[in-house]
Amino acid sequence: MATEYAESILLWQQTFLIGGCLKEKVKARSVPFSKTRNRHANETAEDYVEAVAEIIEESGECRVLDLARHFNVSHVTVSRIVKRLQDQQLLYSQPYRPVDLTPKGAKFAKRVRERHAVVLAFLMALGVDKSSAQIDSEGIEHHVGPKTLAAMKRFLEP
Amino acid sequence: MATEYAESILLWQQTFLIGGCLKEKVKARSVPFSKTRNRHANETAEDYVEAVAEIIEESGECRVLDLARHFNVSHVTVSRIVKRLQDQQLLYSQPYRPVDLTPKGAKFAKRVRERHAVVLAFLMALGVDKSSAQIDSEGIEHHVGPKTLAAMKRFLEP
DNA sequence: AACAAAATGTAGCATAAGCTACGGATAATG
DNA sequence: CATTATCCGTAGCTTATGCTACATTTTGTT
Repeated sequence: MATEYAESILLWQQTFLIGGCLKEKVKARSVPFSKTRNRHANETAEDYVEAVAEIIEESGECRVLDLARHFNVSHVTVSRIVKRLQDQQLLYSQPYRPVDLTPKGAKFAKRVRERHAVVLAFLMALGVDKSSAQIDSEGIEHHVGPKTLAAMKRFLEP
Repeated sequence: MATEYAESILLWQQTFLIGGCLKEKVKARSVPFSKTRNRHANETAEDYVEAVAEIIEESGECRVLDLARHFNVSHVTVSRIVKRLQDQQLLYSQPYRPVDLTPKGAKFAKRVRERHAVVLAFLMALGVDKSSAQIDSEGIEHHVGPKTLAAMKRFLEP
């Protein structure tokens, strides 16, 4: 199934991104990274899981419209993506109900947020103004592998 | 036209990415950055223009199949993207002929390659091994704004 | 020149992410 | 409790990126 393949990529990515912290075994397909479409879908998963965690932390619950406003897209777009992330067992949602993280999603969100925080702090420590650092870190974070992340941490805590 | 809008976004991005080096005037639409689809299309433009420049430099000409092998996608995918970049006047191509950069594309490629080189050198200077730095820099480069780029340069040449 | 091989193009399908328009469900308010 | 406003789902369209299968053009060999 296509979904199964996407799932595989997702897990592969998770393992990559968070330095092998998740324990789930994944058969590494040889070429996932050259497939832009899947890579982008995965960045979306990271962004959404991160946003859900933040919004819940800030306001207690996360509605579809909160996400729509957060990403500046229509609620329809959010709806569809939430559905996919639910299939991937990262999010939990019921019709007309707030969105929540599954345990797997919460674990994923934790790592994504930590990595994001490191990248943001790193850029500011580099001398980038806060506003630029915030914008750039949101794009950069998805591409920071374990080695680069470790190097950023070393830079921050010498 | 949709094409016109995409063009506008492209130019907006160019201005952003290379720190306003291109002189072309662009009416800044208010929300382009939240529109993931256009942003991704633009990263693709950057990747392709960069690759075309490199391949021509290395082997004298750039065929569709060279790009297909470079990105590890089918020639069909390349074909369609080349067509779009030709519409955007970044590439020049004729049926069954090698692909070439337009003057606009060459200018764009120059900036993209310079930025990529800075990001790569920066990561290695940070202590990231070459292999990881190569992989990560290809993802990161698209999200490095002028301020971050300047900070990386300062780090490299104190 | 003819044939085979390689390169490219075209048709048609899938998935991801964007939208508007419309309808149904929930919540707030008189 | 009824009404209104807000929230959310569904239908259906678009563009971008992937694919396979097949057609066509160019190139290389005999």
